[in-house]
Amino acid sequence: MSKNNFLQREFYDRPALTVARELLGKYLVRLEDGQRLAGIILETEAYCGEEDLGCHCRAGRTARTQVMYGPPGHAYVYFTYGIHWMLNFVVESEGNPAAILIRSIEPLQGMEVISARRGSQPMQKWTDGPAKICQALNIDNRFNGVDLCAEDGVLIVEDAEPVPESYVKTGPRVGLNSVPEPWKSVPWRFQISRIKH
DNA sequence: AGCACGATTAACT
DNA sequence: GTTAATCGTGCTC
Repeated sequence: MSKNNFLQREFYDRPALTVARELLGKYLVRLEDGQRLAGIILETEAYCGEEDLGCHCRAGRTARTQVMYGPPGHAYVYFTYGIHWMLNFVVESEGNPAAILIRSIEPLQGMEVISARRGSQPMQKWTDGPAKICQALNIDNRFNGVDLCAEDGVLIVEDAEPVPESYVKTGPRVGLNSVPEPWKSVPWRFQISRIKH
């Protein structure tokens, strides 16, 4: 897990569903004041372009969505419900807006810091939701547009062994209550199930 | 300038 | 299962 095997721009410059699937099992790493906070990515969701009525890009290019129209391998961080931040990765080629929401990680490093921020909850619930990840890793609007592929980046994803297909579960994306079909139900959510087959 | 609502969470009953 | 918390964003007037 050294800094020379973190995912490069080519990884993100691919179809959103491919990237969402392959991000499973990789290490999300947040460098905060020289301290490493890291966890295994367990769950992702793909949001794919202006045609996807579940994606913020359905509104076209706006102040909020412009980072998704930029080059891949950057963070898209937005605010919702008046309280919560959400971490996404911009994917696909420039001008082709799409993003991957990071929904759940299993914390590995920086447990003291994460505990200080999430310790009021049982450990299992420290980073098992998109807003919880941002709370645990201290991610907010300052990270919108941050380059995930910079040499001295503060937010990177490190490579890891591919997760076998039999460990991966797919399903509809969460929370799209007023989104019309088929977008509401397309199986663009990916997660590592802990059950072997 | 005003308004309705959301890619959620935690604390309720 | 239900609901309050809380404000940026995009849309309408």
